[in-house]
Amino acid sequence: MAGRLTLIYRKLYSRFGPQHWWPGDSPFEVAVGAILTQNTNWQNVEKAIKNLKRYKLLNPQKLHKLPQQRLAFLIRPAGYYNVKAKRLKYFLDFLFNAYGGDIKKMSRFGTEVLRRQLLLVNGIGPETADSILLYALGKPIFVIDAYTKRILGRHRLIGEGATYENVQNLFMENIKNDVGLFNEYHALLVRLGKEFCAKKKGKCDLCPLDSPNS
DNA sequence: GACCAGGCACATC
DNA sequence: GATGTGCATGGT
Repeated sequence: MAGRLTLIYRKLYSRFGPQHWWPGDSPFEVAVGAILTQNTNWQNVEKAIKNLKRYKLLNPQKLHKLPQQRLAFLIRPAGYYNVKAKRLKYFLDFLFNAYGGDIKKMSRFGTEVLRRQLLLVNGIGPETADSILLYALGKPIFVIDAYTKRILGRHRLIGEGATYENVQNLFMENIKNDVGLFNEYHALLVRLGKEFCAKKKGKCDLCPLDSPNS
């Protein structure tokens, strides 16, 4: 499996090149984006983030103080805006209660501790927690998303009932434990998924992973 | 107009 | 523990 996953990474990297993830100017922006992008197209998230930036609200202090209703209105383009405004508020409460509103202070703690804490926040599930850990805090954890499961499923690398943790372990036990690799690999899987693996199609359309080499 | 998008919580059985 | 449902905008 190790060789298979490494080969897939090489194919993706040579096909698409570096993806420069996560798009965002600060760890806090990355964390906010991680919540906003839940089941949502990134283009819509960008509109929501742009709204927050327009009013210079994209920092922990301002967002913490901002009324939830107003926050919901500003993030409207990202969809599920009432739910997400609530979730952002829960995350901010956590950030201030545990770390004084300073996301850099989180980095001092270990991956497992932080992951457990994040999963206790209402609105933060495994993918959002891991996205924050990897892309905002630079912690070595592999992010699993719908694309990743779909791609691995179609290539028969995982079974139907594979859980989030199953898939995550598959990667983390079989490829080098490296933040840069985890970052790029997941970004490349999303890139592949967006371009070639629509949800309804039975298999990837002209999937580059099926090509004989390179 | 239907389908989809970088999930998650909660209700119900 | 598995399965179903609500949440919502904007692009194709």
